[in-house]
Amino acid sequence: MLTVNSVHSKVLPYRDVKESFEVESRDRRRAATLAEIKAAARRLLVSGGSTAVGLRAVARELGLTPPALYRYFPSHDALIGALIADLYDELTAALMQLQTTEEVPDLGERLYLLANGLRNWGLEHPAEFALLFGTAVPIADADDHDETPGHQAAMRFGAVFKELVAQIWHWKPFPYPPDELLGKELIAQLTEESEHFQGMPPGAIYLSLTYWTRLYGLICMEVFGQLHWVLPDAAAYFEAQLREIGEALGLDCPPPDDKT
Amino acid sequence: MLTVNSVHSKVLPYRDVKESFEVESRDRRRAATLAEIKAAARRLLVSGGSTAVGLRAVARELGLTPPALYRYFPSHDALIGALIADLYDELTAALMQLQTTEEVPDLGERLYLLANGLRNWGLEHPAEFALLFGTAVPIADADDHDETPGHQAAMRFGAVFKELVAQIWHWKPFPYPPDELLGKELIAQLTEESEHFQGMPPGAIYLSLTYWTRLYGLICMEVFGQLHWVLPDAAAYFEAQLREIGEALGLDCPPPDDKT
DNA sequence: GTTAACAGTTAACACTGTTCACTGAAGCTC
DNA sequence: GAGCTTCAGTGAACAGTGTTAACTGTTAAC
Repeated sequence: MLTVNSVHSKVLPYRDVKESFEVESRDRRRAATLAEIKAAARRLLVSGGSTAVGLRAVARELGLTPPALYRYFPSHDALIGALIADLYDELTAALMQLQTTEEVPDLGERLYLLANGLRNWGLEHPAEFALLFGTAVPIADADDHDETPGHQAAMRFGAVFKELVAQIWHWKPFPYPPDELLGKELIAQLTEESEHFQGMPPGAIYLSLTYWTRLYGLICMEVFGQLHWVLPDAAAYFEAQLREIGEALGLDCPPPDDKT
Repeated sequence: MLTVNSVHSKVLPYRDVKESFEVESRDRRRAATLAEIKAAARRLLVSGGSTAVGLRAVARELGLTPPALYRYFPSHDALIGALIADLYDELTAALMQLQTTEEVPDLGERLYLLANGLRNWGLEHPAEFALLFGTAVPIADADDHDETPGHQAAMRFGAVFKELVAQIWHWKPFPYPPDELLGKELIAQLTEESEHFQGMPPGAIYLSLTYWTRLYGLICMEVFGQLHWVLPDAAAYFEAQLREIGEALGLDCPPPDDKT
């Protein structure tokens, strides 16, 4: 792989030619190969789907023998676990950057950017998207809290939407359905979550949840091709849906472009 | 496996003890083992998830050697393909039976039963549900139309909802959003699908699609546990959502039970 | 300068899907 | 009923997988 990274080479009273070039501290070298491993794993993921990113395949990709990878990951599962965490963080960073680079003070427009950002990321990286959001393991080990790095990264990702919606609420409280329409049972459950939603009332949390649920389902169906049989290009449908759920949050959404 | 099925044993002038018992025509025996294979496959699916249903594991389950299964399926993929098709058909049958057994003339109530039926099936059979609806292969072989039995069974399944919604429309046409709200682009696409939706106008198709999209996303999220972190029990939320999208279709939904 | 830690290799194990040559019995035809 | 064909099923093998153990050197530390 020959990654001669002489940037951090310390200035030594040179002894021979070889050392003067590639002097890298051990843990720096370790971090480098660790990154290479994950890069190779991702390369395999995008080219051949999640099944293609195997331990041996990754090792082959960087000219190593399979057991060598066990110096970096305790198992194959741990490797893709780390890959998942990385992808979540990348997605989260991309979405947060989307909010800051384009200086839009209007929070509604920000949510619009966020939703479209997630959709675009999914469409541009279907293999990665499938790894993150496809079949989120219906394993029934509810006792040990999912404290895997992947799960934590997923929570950080979810927080992006959650916080923006809470901001919108505190900025311009939107009307929400009356309690008797949701039912006591649901109201009780949502009230319990109020502290995690920055003190929003249950009805408002319900609408936030609806936004997320619809957005999520919509994007999953489009990326996974389950919308294909009726809509070859779901862009316009997505736009309409986004407008619909945006208006439910009291955001004034612009009418369709019709740029045909 | 010793499945001595003497039901169909023809009455013969018996020759010896053995023959008088298990006389089964060859293709009848073949059909029997084929069913046993799929039964074993399903058993493995529910107990260990989709990864557990391997060729060798299935063979082991019924005391056969792995190559024997190749007399019944050309490959491992074909086996789970057949399993998928069977599960789709089972789900479809269960939903259709749900509509006929309970004699409900009201079409809106039928849709309610259907939606709840799908949800319950998913919650009761999470492994099967994951196999059918989780990560629907983002493979990009768009040229060869998916004519696999699994895909065809999926279409039959989808038709159940599609036809009922069309029935509802022709029974009591519901108000739909005006064209300028959806945009020319989307209207054009939906108009194209009108013939597949029994002549419904694009706006009505849009609402039908919205119903399906929301229902699908909702159930997937709940079954796959992605709703767990905010709602331990999503039943009340599902009920509220169902009421919401039911009203969008002009159906008068009953208020929440509040049976606490 | 000796010792310990560590990256990496080789060999092997148990497992997977798949193929090929083969056996034995069931079914069909003359 | 004899002879031939069909076909379910076996045994052995191949290429592939994740994983472990014992073993090399090289690198860092006391």
